Amino acid sequence: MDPEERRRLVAEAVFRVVCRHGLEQTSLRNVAAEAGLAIGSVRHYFAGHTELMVFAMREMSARLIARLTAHADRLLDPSAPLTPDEQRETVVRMLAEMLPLDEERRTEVVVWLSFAAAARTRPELRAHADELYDGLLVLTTRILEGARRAGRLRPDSDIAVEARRLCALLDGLSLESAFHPGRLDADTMLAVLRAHLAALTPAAAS
Amino acid sequence: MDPEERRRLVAEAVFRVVCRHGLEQTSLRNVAAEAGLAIGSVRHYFAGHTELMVFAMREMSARLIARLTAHADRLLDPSAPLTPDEQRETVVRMLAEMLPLDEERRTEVVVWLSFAAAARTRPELRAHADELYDGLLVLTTRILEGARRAGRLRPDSDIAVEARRLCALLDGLSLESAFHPGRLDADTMLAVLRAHLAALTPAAAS
DNA sequence: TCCTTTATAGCACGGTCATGCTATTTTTAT
DNA sequence: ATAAAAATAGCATGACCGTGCTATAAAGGA
Repeated sequence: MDPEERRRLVAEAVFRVVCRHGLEQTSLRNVAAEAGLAIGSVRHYFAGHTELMVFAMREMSARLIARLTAHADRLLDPSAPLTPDEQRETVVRMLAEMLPLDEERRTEVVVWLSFAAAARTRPELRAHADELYDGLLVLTTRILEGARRAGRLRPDSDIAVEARRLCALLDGLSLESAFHPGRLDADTMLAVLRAHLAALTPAAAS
Repeated sequence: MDPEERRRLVAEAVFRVVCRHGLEQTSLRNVAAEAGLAIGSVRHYFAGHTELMVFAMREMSARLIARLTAHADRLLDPSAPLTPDEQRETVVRMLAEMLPLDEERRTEVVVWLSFAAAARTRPELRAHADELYDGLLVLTTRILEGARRAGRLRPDSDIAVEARRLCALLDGLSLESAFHPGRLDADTMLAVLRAHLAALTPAAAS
C-alpha cells in the first residue's frame, strides 16, 4: 500500500480517537488499536508521537483549507461572474463550511479545536494553528472587500474590524457547538450567520 | 489555617499550572510542587485528582460569575437608573469583563477554555461547563431585552438570535486571544465589541 | 501532661506511556 | 529462486501518574 495512503489512514484513526476520547487519550497505543494495527506498525510510518500529531494536524488543516479555497475560487473567479443573489448564497455556503453543521464537520471542528488548544503549550504545533487562523482572517477580509466593491457593505464599515468580528463569530459558533454539544443546532447557527451578514449590508439593499 | 482557604490556594496553583503548561500536565504532583506542598498534603484536602479538578473548575466558574453579576446588578438596578450614556458604557464594561483584556483575565479565559474543552469528554465537568454557557446566554438576553425596552435596539432584531450572536462573538474573541496569543490585542477586541454593539442600535441613535 | 484530632509528608503498587531495539512476515526486484 | 527492502509485530526500559496506605509533626482540649 502507498505509504502516504497508510499515513492518512492512521491520521483518520487519530481524528476518531480525538473526537471520541480527547487529545490526552490519543496515545500511540490507542491510535494503533483504533486503526487496527500494532503499535510497531504505526511507528514504522511515524517516528514518534510528536510526528504523528503534527502530521494529523497538518492533514486536518489541509482538509479545511481545501474546502474553503474551493468555495473562495468559485466566488472570486472573474471569468464566471455571479449574480448578486448567487454571490450572497455562495458567501453563506462558504462561511457555513466552517461551521459544524453536520456530524462530519462537527468532528472536524472538535478535532481542530483540540489541536489548536494543544498548540498553546506545544511549540511544534503552534505554527499550524496560527496558519489557519491567519488564512481565515485573510479570507474574510477578501470577502468583505469584494462586498464593498459591489456596494453590498455599509459604507461606514471598517473592514479590518469587520473581518475580526466575522472571524470571531465563526470561531465562537464553532466553539460552542464543539464544547456544548446539543445546545446549538444547525438551524440556529445558520440563522445567526445570516443575521450577521444581513446586518453588514446597507439597509437599502436588504 | 482555614481548610477552605487552603483549598483555594491549591486551586490557584492549579490555575497557574494549567495556564503555563496545559491541563494535561496538571497532575497532583505538579500542582503540589507549584503550591509548595507535598503531594500528600494536597491529598489531605482533596480526595483525588478528579475532586481537585472539579473544585478548581467550580472556583473559576464562581469567580467569573461573580464579576458578571456585579456588573449586571449595577446595570439592572431599578433604584439607581442610569442615563443612556451610562447604560451604554456599563454594558461595554460588563461584556468586556468576559474578554481577556489584561493578563489576569487572559489567564482566566485560558483556564476556563481548558476546562470547557476537557468537559467535552469528562462527564463530571460537563455540568459546570454548561452552567456558565447558559448563564452567559441568559445575561446577554436580558441585556438585549433591556436595550429593546429603551428603544436602543433595531426594531427588526430577533432577540434570541442576537443573544446567540453576541455570545458567539464574545466566545470567539476569547478563543482567539487564548489560542493565538499576541495576534489579538486589547484595543482590537474592544473595537470589535464596540462595533458590534453600535451595529445593534438603530441608525437614528448612533 | 496526655490524648485526640488535624496537618504534612512520603512510600509502594499497578497502570499507561513513548521509545529504543529486535524479530518475523510480506513484498519487490533481480 | 533469491536477495534486498519494506511492513508488521512486539519486547524491555524508564518515566510519570493516581491512589491506598503509613509515618511523622503540629495543634488543641481534657
